[in-house]
Amino acid sequence: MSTAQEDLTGRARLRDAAIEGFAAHGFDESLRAIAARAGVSAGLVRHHFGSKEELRAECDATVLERYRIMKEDSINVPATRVFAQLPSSHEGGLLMVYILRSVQDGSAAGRTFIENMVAEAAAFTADAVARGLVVPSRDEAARARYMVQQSIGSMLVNLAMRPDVRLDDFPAVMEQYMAETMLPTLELYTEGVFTDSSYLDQYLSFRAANTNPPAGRAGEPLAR
Amino acid sequence: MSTAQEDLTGRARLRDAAIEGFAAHGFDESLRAIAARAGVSAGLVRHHFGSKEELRAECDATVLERYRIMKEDSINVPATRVFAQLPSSHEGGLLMVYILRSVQDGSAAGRTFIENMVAEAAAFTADAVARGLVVPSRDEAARARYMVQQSIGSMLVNLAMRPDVRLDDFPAVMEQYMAETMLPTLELYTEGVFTDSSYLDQYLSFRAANTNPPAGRAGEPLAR
DNA sequence: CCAACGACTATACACGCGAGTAGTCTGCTA
DNA sequence: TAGCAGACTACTCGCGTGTATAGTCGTTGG
Repeated sequence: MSTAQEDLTGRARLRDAAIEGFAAHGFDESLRAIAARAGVSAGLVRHHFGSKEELRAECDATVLERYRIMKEDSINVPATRVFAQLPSSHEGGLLMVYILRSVQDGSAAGRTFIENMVAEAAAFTADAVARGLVVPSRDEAARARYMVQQSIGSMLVNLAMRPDVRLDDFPAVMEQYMAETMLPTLELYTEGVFTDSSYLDQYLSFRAANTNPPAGRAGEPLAR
Repeated sequence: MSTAQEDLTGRARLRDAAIEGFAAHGFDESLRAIAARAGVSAGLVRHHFGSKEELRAECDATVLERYRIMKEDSINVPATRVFAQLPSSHEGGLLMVYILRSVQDGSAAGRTFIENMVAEAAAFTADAVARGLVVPSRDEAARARYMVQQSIGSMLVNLAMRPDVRLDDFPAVMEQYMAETMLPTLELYTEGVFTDSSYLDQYLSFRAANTNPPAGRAGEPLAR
């Protein structure tokens, strides 16, 4: 958003074109391709940003900020479920893919995003546990991290397995993904997969036996 | 393995070096870096394989075959849990990372591997359900695919978030990952996260109402 | 013994990349 | 109206890449 005046300039168009290009084809997208998408010369990137790295840094910051805004706009949506709402719009889908690319790429922006998600998930889960909607965990922090990794990772694999990402119909792709995974997700979250707790009990007793000071209490998390 | 005689040749060393290089630094690893790792000249790649693409194809086939062998060697291990056993050895960890890189890269090998895993998970789950160890799902195929995507995706995110992959101590990294995720996994699989089935019930009734011919039966999977 | 073959190296080529330079055009301001 | 600052382009450079060619060395079979 920011000033509408600024958004007409080549700088903003270049930035947006870079976000689209990075999301569509990954961060190996060349400056020339980005410039062509923006309808300007490649040298303009240097003029405005200095280097590809700084261009990307601005894209990262922009996407993270827009994600934050979009998240705040749709308040009271579970952190783990934000992704179910996000890609409904073209803008949301674009942010979504960009973020997934960042995680796939292993960049700092990806790490930042994951950490944000983990913090959100932890806060939301704590509230849900307090309200009696979610069962408590023996290690809430580990569960929040684990569930974020699974959610993001699942979408990432699904994205990576598609030969080409059509940014246009990404909402449709996302909708299909949701249709495929909603039932297994709800089943797993509601009913689990094991019929009894023998596996969990085994692990808990094993872990209790191997804790450095076997102080008896089993609910203590392992060292991180 | 194969013939020990063949494994002494530069071709095999080149292939193994490529597998290591691809696993450690991704498939952008240059031919010169691979050749240096193998202790040979870069031109030898062309002499033996013709092109980088064909070298990678042979790496893919080799890794998939070695994975298959390693899997058959450790029989009666749950398909979804194979990964808990795999990276205990250096060889297993190497295969593991290579496969994750393939998925991350979106290559055909990655797709093949995912499909293999899905088929294995489906077969294993069917058996476990029949033996009363695992609760049945309303869509077994969707659950198998979902759980594989989650398991692989979770490890992929974990891998991507690490700045550098030290192949040497990958078993240690993997062990740490397991230590972090084992408890949340078992908790989720045993106890779920929701305290009641209202979310699932809502979705089921919603889906039943929106099925093309509302034939009453709710357990039918959606169109894939 | 020697000729032929295959493993292997050194060097070169063409290409695409990010980055750098010089210069043009445009719009605002004094 | 003069001039100046900034947006923008065309062109160039060095580098690393995959690929291609020519040639060397050791081994092996007739």
